[in-house]
Amino acid sequence: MSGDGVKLADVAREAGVHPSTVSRVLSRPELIGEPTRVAVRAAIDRLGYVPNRAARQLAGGRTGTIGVLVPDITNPYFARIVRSVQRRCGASGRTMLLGDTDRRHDVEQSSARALAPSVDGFIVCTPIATTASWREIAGAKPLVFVNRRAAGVPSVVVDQTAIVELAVEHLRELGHGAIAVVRGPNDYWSARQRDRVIRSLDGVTAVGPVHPDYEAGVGLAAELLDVGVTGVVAFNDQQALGIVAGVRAAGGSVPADLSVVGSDDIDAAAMSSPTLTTVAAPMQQLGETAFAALERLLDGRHEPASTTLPVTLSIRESTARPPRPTAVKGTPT
Amino acid sequence: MSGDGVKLADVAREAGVHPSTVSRVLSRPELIGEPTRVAVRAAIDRLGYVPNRAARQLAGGRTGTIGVLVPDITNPYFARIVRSVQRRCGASGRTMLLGDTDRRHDVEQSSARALAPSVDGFIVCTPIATTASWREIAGAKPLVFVNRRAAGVPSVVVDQTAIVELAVEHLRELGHGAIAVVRGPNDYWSARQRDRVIRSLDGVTAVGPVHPDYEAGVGLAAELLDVGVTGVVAFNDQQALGIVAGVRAAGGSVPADLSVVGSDDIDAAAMSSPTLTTVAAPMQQLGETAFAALERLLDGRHEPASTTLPVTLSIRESTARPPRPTAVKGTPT
DNA sequence: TTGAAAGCGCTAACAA
DNA sequence: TTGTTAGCGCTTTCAA
Repeated sequence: MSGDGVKLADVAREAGVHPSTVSRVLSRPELIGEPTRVAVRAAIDRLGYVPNRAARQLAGGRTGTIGVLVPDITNPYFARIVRSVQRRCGASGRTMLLGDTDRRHDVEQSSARALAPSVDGFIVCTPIATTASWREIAGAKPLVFVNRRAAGVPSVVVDQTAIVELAVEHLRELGHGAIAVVRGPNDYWSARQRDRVIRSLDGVTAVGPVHPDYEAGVGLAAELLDVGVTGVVAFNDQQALGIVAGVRAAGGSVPADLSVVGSDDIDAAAMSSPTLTTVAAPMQQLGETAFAALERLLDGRHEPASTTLPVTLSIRESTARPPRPTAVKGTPT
Repeated sequence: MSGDGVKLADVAREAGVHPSTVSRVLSRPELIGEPTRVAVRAAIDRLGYVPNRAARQLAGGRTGTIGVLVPDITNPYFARIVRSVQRRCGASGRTMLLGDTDRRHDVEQSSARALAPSVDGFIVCTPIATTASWREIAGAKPLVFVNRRAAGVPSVVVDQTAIVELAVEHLRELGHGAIAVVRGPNDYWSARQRDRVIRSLDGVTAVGPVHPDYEAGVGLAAELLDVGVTGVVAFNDQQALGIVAGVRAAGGSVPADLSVVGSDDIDAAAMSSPTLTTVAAPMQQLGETAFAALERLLDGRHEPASTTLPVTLSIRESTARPPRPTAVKGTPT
């Protein structure tokens, strides 16, 4: 009933067995005889017993908790990842400890260090590519990177190449010849990946690096209009939304004067006006895959696998045919 | 240096003192002599010692952790609150345990129960007003409600009366006569508060209850246009954004045909087009105040205070003068 | 001001 | 299949 002060010993007494039997019913039920197991479970329910994590951790070495590090939980991208990890945790009886580093990349490592003794492993979502001492930071704890690769560390990333290619291809199919792709901050792993793709594409202008947020997007609009491109691929949706607003502020219109493609597909992309064409990243899957990888690591199955998740183009209103057939800078359509 | 396997006993040995002395340097430094304290601190730094939470909790009874329950971390409103709580936790050396109930209000209580043994207290952010067994749920743990009042439980809420009044007043000043206010779900504490205000206002049409999300807002637009109101106060920003989209889908325009006022001021409000006039809720302050209240409770200063936080009107583009002087309510335009 | 000793609630060998 | 016996790393009386 009451449920709180109830401890394992109380359950044992209630069920008329030894405490260790109760413990086993909880952790290795297959070792316990049917009748005992049932009796113990009944006692647990009757008393509303909830195991004490601290005691469990101290005795067993495992915390039953995983740490998730994000730069900013108010960023919908990370919120979605966190939510999916949390769901998985709930389903597997684990607890999630959230470490929001408040965009201060310099505290990421100390934050991880502080969390380390309380978790079995980490899922690290941080765009910055300083892999340096991460291994050491996490202590000897298993670690999975999200959206960032590093030698010897399992990771789950979104296919950055496909993001750029899908977006550019979409614009080309609409007839755009003068296309700009916005580069992200130099220290982002994802930005570096995209840079490589951008360079490999003909007739595409790289602009930036520009910070991946709304304000930066607004500021970028004028330049884009000046440069004379008719289509642009933003680094993410927030930035894309900013570009749209900036174009409007400059007296232009999207997609009439400029087609804009975002990246990620956050909720706001479908809620904006015009709705935003964007390359959707599988954020939920990102979290789930990272969780699965970490769990595998925790189970001792050491396979530092790296997964790349595919993206899909979500065509909405922010892209259309260019105003008039554009002479391409270089190659005409 | 290494930092992880290091335990209190190691520090004691390094410093040449008894383990309990080290413990005291950490928890009640004022009881320890200057030189010893300095020596112990040095040893701690040298070894990179980080206390083991589990052991600390088991021995001391306190977890150093607070639980924060939210319905959905991807909702920017809650994300902002969580972030501010997390910041405070970091500043005071505590850890935050996030419980995302995934909008399943029926699991809130079991979720709290599961978390209870791992936390010193709770901050509960959940709009639903079933206060019933919450006290019992949290065990004997201190508890602070956010945006919901209940007898005997400290709470921090946003001034719901002011939200409606500010919004309606703003529309009136613009010259609107036919104003609708959207009601929220019946089981939301905030919705009930607003209902009281709505009833107290003359010439205001209550519509709904309507779910506070984008889709519901979209669906509401047609009805609003039919009813012939020229201004509407949505239950929150997501819903307001939906109304704007719905009006547009119906061939109308905001604010030309309908002025829309949101509530909360989430990021998307400033990023939409038109930008959204909204009554801004102090989400960060909400988190900080709740944290402060909980901390007071944890320190034994039992003062079940309830705080009401003020709101401010943020005027943007989604509101304007009505198309033409409107005859009030009942009379179509 | 510091040391000694007794647990906190649980898990995990090891027996039986 | 179940009981016994030690601790896990720390805090906290109680002494000194």
